Amino acid sequence: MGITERKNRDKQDLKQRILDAAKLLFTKHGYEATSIRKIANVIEFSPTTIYLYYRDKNDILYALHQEGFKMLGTSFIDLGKISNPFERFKEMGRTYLKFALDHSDFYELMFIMKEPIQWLDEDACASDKWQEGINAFDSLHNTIIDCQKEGYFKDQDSKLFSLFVWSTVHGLCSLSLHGHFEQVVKGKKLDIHPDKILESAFENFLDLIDRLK
Amino acid sequence: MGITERKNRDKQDLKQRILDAAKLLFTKHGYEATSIRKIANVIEFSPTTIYLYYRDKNDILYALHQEGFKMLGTSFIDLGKISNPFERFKEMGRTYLKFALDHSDFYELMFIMKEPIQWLDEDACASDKWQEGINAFDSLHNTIIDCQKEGYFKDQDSKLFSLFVWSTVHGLCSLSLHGHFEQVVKGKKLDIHPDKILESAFENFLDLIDRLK
DNA sequence: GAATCTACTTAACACTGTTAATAATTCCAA
DNA sequence: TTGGAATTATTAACAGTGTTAAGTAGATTC
Repeated sequence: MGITERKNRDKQDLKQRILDAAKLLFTKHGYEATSIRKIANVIEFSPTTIYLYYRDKNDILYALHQEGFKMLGTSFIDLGKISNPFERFKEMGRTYLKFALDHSDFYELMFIMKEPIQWLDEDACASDKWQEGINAFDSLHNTIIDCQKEGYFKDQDSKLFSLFVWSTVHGLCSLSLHGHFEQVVKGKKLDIHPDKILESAFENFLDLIDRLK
Repeated sequence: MGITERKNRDKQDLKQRILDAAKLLFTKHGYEATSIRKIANVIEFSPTTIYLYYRDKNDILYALHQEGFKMLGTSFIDLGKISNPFERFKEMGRTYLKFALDHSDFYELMFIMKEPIQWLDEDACASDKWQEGINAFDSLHNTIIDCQKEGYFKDQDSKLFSLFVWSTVHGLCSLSLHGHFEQVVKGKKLDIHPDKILESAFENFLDLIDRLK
């Protein structure tokens, strides 16, 4: 009964501690291990206490999903150093890819799963609930506009082109993470190591885009 | 107590009836409504009976996922009539898109969700468990090879190019189905109706690919 | 000191997938 | 025809899930 022991410790920042516990379970044991009761167990509180700080399980998942966007955002910071816009564009793609592979659970939460943002639709003021996602998209969009200033894909509508690039890279990540590439390539005698398919397909995509200059 | 009434009816093809019930619930009320107990309720059998015909819930989902590939396969049949390979290629994409929109729950099961094929990895002879998916990919791959014979994207590796095309179209479908396009486009004053974003982005993609001739 | 308010807990509801044990039925050989 | 085995379906239960209602200590305020 760790409850009495816990009471001797500080009781502040409980909302943050709940989120930390959720993040711990989530990163360590994946989505299915992250239940309200298990989170409660980690922070040594009753499960119902969590409902005093988060309205839903979805609310927690949404907070985690924001954490994910923070992580992606920080890994985007260094891209500002790259002055050549097309080089920045390419490196942005590689960064996105690396994030998806390194933090696949978060990627799942942010871009693949339906859960954490489906109830936002019901919400009246849900327009800015995916603001982090929109910001990430803007980073891409702005980079593409910069590329166009230097003559790249200049006959393209920048927004539709951004959607296209995002779709391709997301499709690559999503299909790869769920093992579909492995399945498809198996027995096809593709002379690429299974782990390198994603990378090869992406670099092939960059080559292809390069030709649109 | 419908059990005694049911006993007077034929008891054959129970495995199929389970699948039909699952399909009914799945198409009518979505994924979360498709529980073992609800399926059992529909066919008027005890929940545990289902385990005599399917080892898992995943096993049922996998069967449903195969049904989905059957549906996709039949909607691909008419494509054979199109002799021009590049026209066939484009129409194949539109068919894929339409399938994703018209049967979004099935699309989810076949290409987005992790569930129905994750345990296949553990299986020793899991190599051909996603055969339907591989077949679909082959249709694309063959069409692309035909296109190359006519001079389209001839400097491309056909397999990597197929992966690229699939990724793009899947990315478009996946992001669109989960409402991410809507989110991103909202407030960006894109002069396209929200429902038409997917279509526009796809046609834009086709135009772009056309230029690789 | 009594009332109120806050933070938290216990108990419970209605589900979920799944398994063990049991009953009913069918089949097949002696 | 009868008895045992095998098949088929059932009930009961386990361990888990998200979530809510009701109750209880402890601090705060009047």
